[in-house]
This record gives sequence, structure tokens and C-alpha cells, in this order.
Amino acid sequence: MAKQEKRLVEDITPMEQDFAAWYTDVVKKTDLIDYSSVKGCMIIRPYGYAIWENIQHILDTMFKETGHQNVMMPMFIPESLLNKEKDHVEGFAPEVAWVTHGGSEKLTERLCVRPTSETLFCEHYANVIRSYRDLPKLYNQWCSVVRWEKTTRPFLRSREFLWQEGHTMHATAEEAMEETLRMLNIYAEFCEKYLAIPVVKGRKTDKEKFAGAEATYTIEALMHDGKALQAGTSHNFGDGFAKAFDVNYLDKDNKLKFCHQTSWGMSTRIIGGIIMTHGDNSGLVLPPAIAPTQVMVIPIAQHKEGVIEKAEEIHNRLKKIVRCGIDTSDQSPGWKFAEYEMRGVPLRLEIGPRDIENNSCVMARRDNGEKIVVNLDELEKIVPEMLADITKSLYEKALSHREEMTCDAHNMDELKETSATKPGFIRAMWCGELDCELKLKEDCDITSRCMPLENNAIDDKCVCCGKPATKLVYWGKAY
RNA sequence: CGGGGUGUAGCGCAGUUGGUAGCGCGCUUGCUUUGGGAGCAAGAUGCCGCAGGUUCGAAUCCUGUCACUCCGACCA
Repeated sequence: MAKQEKRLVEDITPMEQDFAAWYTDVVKKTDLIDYSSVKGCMIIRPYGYAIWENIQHILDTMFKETGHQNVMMPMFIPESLLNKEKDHVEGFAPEVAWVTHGGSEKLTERLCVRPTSETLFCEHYANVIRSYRDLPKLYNQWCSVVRWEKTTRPFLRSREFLWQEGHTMHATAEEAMEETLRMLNIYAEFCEKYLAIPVVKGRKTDKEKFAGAEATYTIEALMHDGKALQAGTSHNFGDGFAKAFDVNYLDKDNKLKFCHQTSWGMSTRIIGGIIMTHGDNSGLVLPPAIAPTQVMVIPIAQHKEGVIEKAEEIHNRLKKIVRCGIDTSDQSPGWKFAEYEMRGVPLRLEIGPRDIENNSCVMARRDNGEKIVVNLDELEKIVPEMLADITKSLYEKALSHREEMTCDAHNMDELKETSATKPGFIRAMWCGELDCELKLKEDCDITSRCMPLENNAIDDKCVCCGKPATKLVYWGKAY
């Protein structure tokens, strides 16, 4: 044990010592990513991409179940198109990349590499929507987008990143609102049920909302170091974009009406969220639902008669019900244990001569290190149960961590004191004025994360100005 | 964009007053091992980030530049 700790301390910076260094160490050492020769553009390596594929598969299924269809939109947006909605351009202009030449010819109009595709979808919807019978339109696309960020970090902020963006058009404001919340709930369910990440569902303040949106809803997760991560957003655009892009339809009453629009997205950033929620000083701890390998079979003394055969037999049995791997390389068992722990594999099965004699194997959990002896006849029953239990305890651990790191502030002194000394969410009442929001940022170095949907007021006055307040806000430092 | 740190073998690092590059891990081959990062032996691996400059001579000094990283600022 002493040897293992020594090695891992050398390899990965302990999170208590330097959380940022721990994060980049983990991401690099577990082969999730590599850097490319373009600043801020990362290579997602097989192990990282396999996580994304699992995320994609689960989310895509949820989208399809709620009637959405996938499409592919172009990656270029003509400048004139991007410019059609004023708030939107202003929000994105500072970070768009431009294409100015085709071959050696200068383009007559420069093209922006999509930072998001609202404008493209609007242009298309304007062409295909005629009647109320064409509505709703529920499209989604899986793609990459480009935002020319100044500071970058793997998964959390890169210049090109993978995501999905849903864009929908509806006949009425009510339907658009319904869709906005439906997708917010899907994101929340995905995070909590599959990723074991508890989230706070809420609405963004006007200051923090998406460029051009009427309302932005968000799910906010709390990372191990007490900083918040916006894990997914769902926007209600009202008919603002529809008016700018002439997306209208002829209704039953023979009147021309504007469509009501939503968009929603989740990105590879969530992988950073998984790492920073569940990871520990030995490396990744992956929730079973998205772990590329859920169970790793490790033969012990594999040169001995019958060991590899037995290990492969177990592998073949489990392969039918879970993502199961086997490592028959000539590394020592101890090396393999440490390796798959670092890579966050939820369950490990050890099978050696001693086990074979007893028709059993040793099962070790990544999340708490627990080892139990399992009868081989019961594998198919116990493995899925154990994976489910791991998800459950990961969630509970993350939830109690968040609860420990969430506190209330009833006045400005408390807020200053708490924000300066205690990382995490601070719940405090707000009057809704931008001035107060800016003042809190200035004085306490925190930003509003969201106004939770369950608005359990803890006071009747704004923590800042003392004016009447009905809005509870989660404040904090964010990624 | 401001401030700090770092670029030398796949990884982690050393390299003195300038003299032509080394250590550990890993890798290759063989034998022995195998229940928490195995041992011995023999090997292979370098545009010293990149571009200029100073010098008889640069990993080392100077200038520029690029990348990574941390802290701020900014930011759907």
C-alpha cells in the first residue's frame, strides 16, 4: 500500500494541495486528451471519446423519446446572417473565428465558424415553416463549435468543443416554455441518474443569460473544490429571433404569427464536471453509466494452469451484460490494479488459482475500495447490482458534499464573511436589480449562478440593498 | 489582455564559469516472477519548443516568437 501511494503522489498532484494541477494531471495521465498544435484545441483520445460516446448515446435516446430529430447544419455562418439579431452578435462577436479566404481568393463576405447555430436554424426554419401544421419543429444536432477563448482548460473551456444543440420552433409561447423546461429536466435527470451529479435547476439572471434569449434556464453542479459548473442550459427565445429572421406561420385563424423558439445544449464540458465531482487522489472515478469499461477482469498468476481460461470465461459471460474488459498483458497484477483505478473503472474482478479452487473471485469497488469475495455462479446477478449501488453511493456522496458546502446568508456582512472564507454555494435573497448583482460581484467576488425553480425564500429583503425581495439566488464562484 | 511559472528521450527531471547531453521510470530482448505499481542481464531512443543574434564554439548568453500552465480581467 505504501508503494502505491508513493507512486501516485508522484504522478498526480494531490487535490488538497492544488486542485487545478490535480485536474490537468488526471486528464493527461489517464489519456483522456492530448494537446494539439493549435492553442486551445484539444485532441480527445479514445478513452475520452468513449466517455463522450456513452454520454451521446444516453442523451440522444432521451431526445428521440421526446420526439426530437437529428440534423446537420453547416459549420459556416455568413457575417450578414450572424448580424441579424443584435443582442446575439454582441454576445458572440468577441469570440468568433472568421474565414476570409477560399483557396487564394478573398471571399466577398467573410464567414464565421459557428459558435452556436441559432442563426442557421432560424434561416432554415424560415424556409420550411409555412403553416401551424408544420409545428412544432424539434431538431437537434451533434457537432463541434468554435469560440476563440483567451484562456483555455481541457474540457472546461476549449476553442473547439463537442456538444449537442437542440433548436425548436413552436406555435405558442406556452409550448416553447414547456419545451424549455422539458429539456432542462432531461439534463437534470441525465446528470443525477446517469452521472451521479446532483444539480440545482434554476433560471439565470438577465446579466448571466444567453445572448439574445428571453430566459435562460440552467443546471448548476458543485465541484469538489466548491466552485460551480454550469452543466447544461435551456433557453427560451420567445419570438425575438423569429421576428429578426421572419420565422412565421399561418395559424388556424388565418393570421400570420411568429414562431416561439427554444435552444438547449450540453457539451464535453460535462466530462470535466464528472472528473471534478467524483475524482480522487488516485485519479478518475467514473460513474458506471458512462465508464468505457465498467468491469475489468484481472487474472492473478496467469501463467498457471487454467487461470487465463477461467478469466476469459468470466469475461465472456459478463460481456453479454456489461462493458467488460480483461487484461492479460504481462504487467504485474499490482500494476494493473493501480492502472485501472487511475482510469476510474468502477469494478475490478480478480481471479487466481485460489479463487478457482473455491469457485469464486474477488470484486473490488473503485468508489470506496471495498473488496468482497463473490461466488462465480452469482456474477450475473451481483455485478449489475454492484454497479447500481456504486452510482447510488457516488450520488449520495456528491450530494452530501454539496449540502456541506451550501450555506445561507441573511445580510451583507454574512455574505462577505462566507464568500471570503467558505467555498461553495451561498444562498441569499436578491431584489432583482442589476446594481445589486454587480455590487455582490465587486464586494464578494461571486456571481449569481441561478435562481432555483423551487423558490424557497429565506428572507423578505434583498441581502444587498434591503429592498423587498422574492428571488432566492445561488451565488458562488464558477468555472 | 495583465502578472507569475515551465518547455532537454514516450513520461518525470538534472545539466556548474559557454566546450558538442545525462539520470529515473517506461520501451526492446532473454530468463526468473505474478493476490497492491516484480528482479537480474543486455540493448534502443535526442531538430535541448521554434527563429534570429553574440561566439572559434550555445541546452547554457541576448532578442523575438510559439505552446503549455497558474492567478487575475473578460466571457454563451
